[in-house]
Amino acid sequence: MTYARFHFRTPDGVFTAVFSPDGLLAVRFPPPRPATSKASPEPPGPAPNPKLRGWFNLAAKAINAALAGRALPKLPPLDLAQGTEFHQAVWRALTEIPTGETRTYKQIAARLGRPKAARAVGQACGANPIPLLIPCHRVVAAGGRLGGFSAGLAWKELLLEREARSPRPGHFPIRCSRTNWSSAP
DNA sequence: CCACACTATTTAA
DNA sequence: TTAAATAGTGTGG
Repeated sequence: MTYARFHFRTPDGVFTAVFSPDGLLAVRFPPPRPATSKASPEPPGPAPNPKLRGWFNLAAKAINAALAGRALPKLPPLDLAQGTEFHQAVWRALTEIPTGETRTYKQIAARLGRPKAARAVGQACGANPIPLLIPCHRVVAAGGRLGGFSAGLAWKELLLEREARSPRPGHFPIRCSRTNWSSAP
């Protein structure tokens, strides 16, 4: 199995996308610290083939849109094989939440025909390997509480706020630029 | 298998 | 604010 990592520089920090041969495997949020200093420079990986280049571009646009609070454009194929059947069912349900809207953990559970599995839904959200693009930040707790977020609640609040105020055709020009390739996961 | 101990929950007391 | 209920998953025997 060969992986490719793709780093996106944004005003919100450096995001990383990890690809398997089957598609997008994971999205990582910027490290808590502003990624200072002397981490060993990434060993450059093999030049990406056209298929990977296409995936990279799709991921870049999607991350760009997500950070702007806009609806997501076409995504690259997602490699969800690491998740259980239940997890994948939850993740698929999350992709059906429209931009700017939210659902509760319980609502997602009900959608899956398991009205009492709210807590398990939360667990599946926490296991979501592709936050931001699989919009687990749109899942909140009942009673208007925020719930949790694997990358930190500040991100969840930020994303929800941007989506909520995202003007119709509104633009929020955030640029992503390719910074580097590598071959390790 | 079985038993527990975890959860980004929810509801009732 | 606390406690109990509840489902899925990982771990240890």
